[in-house]
Amino acid sequence: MRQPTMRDVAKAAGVSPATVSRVVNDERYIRPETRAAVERAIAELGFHRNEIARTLRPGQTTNTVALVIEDPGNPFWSAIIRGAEETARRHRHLLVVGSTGQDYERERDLLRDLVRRRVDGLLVVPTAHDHLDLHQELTRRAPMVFIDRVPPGVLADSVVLDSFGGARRAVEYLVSAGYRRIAFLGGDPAVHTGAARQAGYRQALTDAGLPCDPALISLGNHTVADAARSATALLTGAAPADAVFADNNRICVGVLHAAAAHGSDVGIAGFDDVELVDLLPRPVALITYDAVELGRQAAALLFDRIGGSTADVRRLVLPTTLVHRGRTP
Amino acid sequence: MRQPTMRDVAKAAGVSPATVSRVVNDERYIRPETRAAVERAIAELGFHRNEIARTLRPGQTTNTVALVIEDPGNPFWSAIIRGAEETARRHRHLLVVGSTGQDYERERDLLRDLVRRRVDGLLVVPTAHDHLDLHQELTRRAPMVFIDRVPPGVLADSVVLDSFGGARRAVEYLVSAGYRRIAFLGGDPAVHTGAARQAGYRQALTDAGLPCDPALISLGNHTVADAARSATALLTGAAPADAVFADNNRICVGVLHAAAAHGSDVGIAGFDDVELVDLLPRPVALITYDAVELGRQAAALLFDRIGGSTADVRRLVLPTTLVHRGRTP
DNA sequence: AGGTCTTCTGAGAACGTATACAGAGAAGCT
DNA sequence: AGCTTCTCTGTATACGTTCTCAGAAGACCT
Repeated sequence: MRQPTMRDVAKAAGVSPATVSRVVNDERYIRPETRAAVERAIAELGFHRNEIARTLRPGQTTNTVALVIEDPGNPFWSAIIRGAEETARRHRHLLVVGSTGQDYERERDLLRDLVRRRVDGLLVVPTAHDHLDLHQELTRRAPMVFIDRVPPGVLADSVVLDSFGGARRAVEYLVSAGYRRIAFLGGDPAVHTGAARQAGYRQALTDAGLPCDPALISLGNHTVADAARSATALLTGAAPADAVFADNNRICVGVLHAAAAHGSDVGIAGFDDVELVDLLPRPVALITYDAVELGRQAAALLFDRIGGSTADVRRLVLPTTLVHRGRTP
Repeated sequence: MRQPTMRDVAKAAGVSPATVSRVVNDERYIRPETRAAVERAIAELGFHRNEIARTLRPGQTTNTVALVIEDPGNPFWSAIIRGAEETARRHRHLLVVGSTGQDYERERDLLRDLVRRRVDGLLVVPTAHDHLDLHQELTRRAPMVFIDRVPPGVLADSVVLDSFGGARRAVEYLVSAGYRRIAFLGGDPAVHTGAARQAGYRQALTDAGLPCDPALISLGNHTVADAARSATALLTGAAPADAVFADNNRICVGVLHAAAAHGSDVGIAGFDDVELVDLLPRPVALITYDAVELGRQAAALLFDRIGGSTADVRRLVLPTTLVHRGRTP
């Protein structure tokens, strides 16, 4: 099952390997008959040039960039895949996608593997950890751009959302709508965006002169089911919440399920857009943004570095918008 | 910005490149002090073995598989990415993701590029075209498994959904619920699944003794907006439809929007699951299945071939389930 | 006729790694 | 002492490609 090489083609066409290379690369100075003979041999053997071997030559690149995310199945991350893939394609690069599942060891092994495979650059959604040296060491070997979260102390470009501002605005809205006991449903507390959104939540409450009741804060909700359970608990306790702010799209869906079962008039706001929320028979406030653009921008920064840019470290913050989805029943 | 090589490490440690290779590969017969010296040099230089060069050695593989899909942003395809990536990771392979955007030229260029890069195998959602030789020629170079659609005449494994049966069951349900003028909203008519689902739709109508009114069939709806427009037209014409079967998740969302604006009691069924449909204030029948499993199964077949299996061509058909989502208001 | 320029092709050396082979030293045996 | 075996390391080559160099043959000039 060995693949034919230029040597094989050369033998079949009765020329030297160098001539085959010249034909494949469409160089000048080749006799038309020679070219025809080589092309015939290529077609007959089904030859495809080995790009691996080609990459080995000095100064060559792999024309590959990698995207390391948490879970390619979640619509938030898949939108980023789409933006990154689109931009990579426009730069004639392929995209490798790897997932971390929020596990540091997986992230570390994946990044090392990608560097060893000599990808031209890395788009990384870092997991929550305190290994300060991992990214710092690897970014010496390949340019790296962080998406959505920025590990502290690493000198690399990044594109993030305005988590603090978005969360603050959402909670401000809930306050203005008359809600007073607003709960915060979050995911992994070690993830930076979660912390920033919680800070925005607190800021809005403080600004409104409302207390921050720790009993109204639930963290560690990783799945839709987790969030639904936590939301049910918050809405049915002794001192129940009258509104909920959801940290992300998974949690928001869980909250919506819980609220539908619960039935009462609970205020709901959430970070991330969620499809079909606009057709639900209840109002929902969402903090939205262009997730595909997030992937595009990150890839654009990366290709700028791959192209040799030595500009100062850039930190893009994409704006968010508060939208009112859903209908009053 | 040249990366350090084994030669550099060897020079720094005062040994030969062969010894460095032996340390990196953790072979026997190395003096502890030699090993320590080499490892120190590796750490100092930040050396990472070049896997590209390693792959060049005879008998080596790239440990990479590719997934070629239509659009990584659509939840259907992103679920497949997830299943494929998961399986690839379990086999210690990386996953390259490329998109075709339903364009034959892009598919062709992408597949050729991937073969040239010597991926170990290809998971392909083929675009609709009649170039019978493309896949046939490339699968000689790398094992290929088709997902969701099977190009006619190609000898390769495939995993598809029971499109005919699923569509038939959905329409049978609409008939049993009392609907008589059931529309079919489809996407690209050249895509095989669309044809199969339309066939299932027709079969159900015929079995029920209902006519197949061509005016109730709308094709070429590629986006949510397309589908919403077409659905509105079908529901508000002179001889309006009283129910709609949606070919896929994008179209179903469009239909739901149109129906919400329209307001009346229109029956809705669709292929693919859609998140939050269960919370909508109207009943919706959906043909569901495990999309992640689709990606997993396809990857499993591929790795079986990569492992050397020469079994007959396999054609897996994943079952679908009719579920009743949404609530009667 | 002699020179330069252009066109065409082949030989051979890299790129970074793995490995077959060889050889050296030490240890263990008779 | 002489032999084998084990441990450790270096030399050299190959993987498939590109590219430099060199050379041959013809065209075009003076």
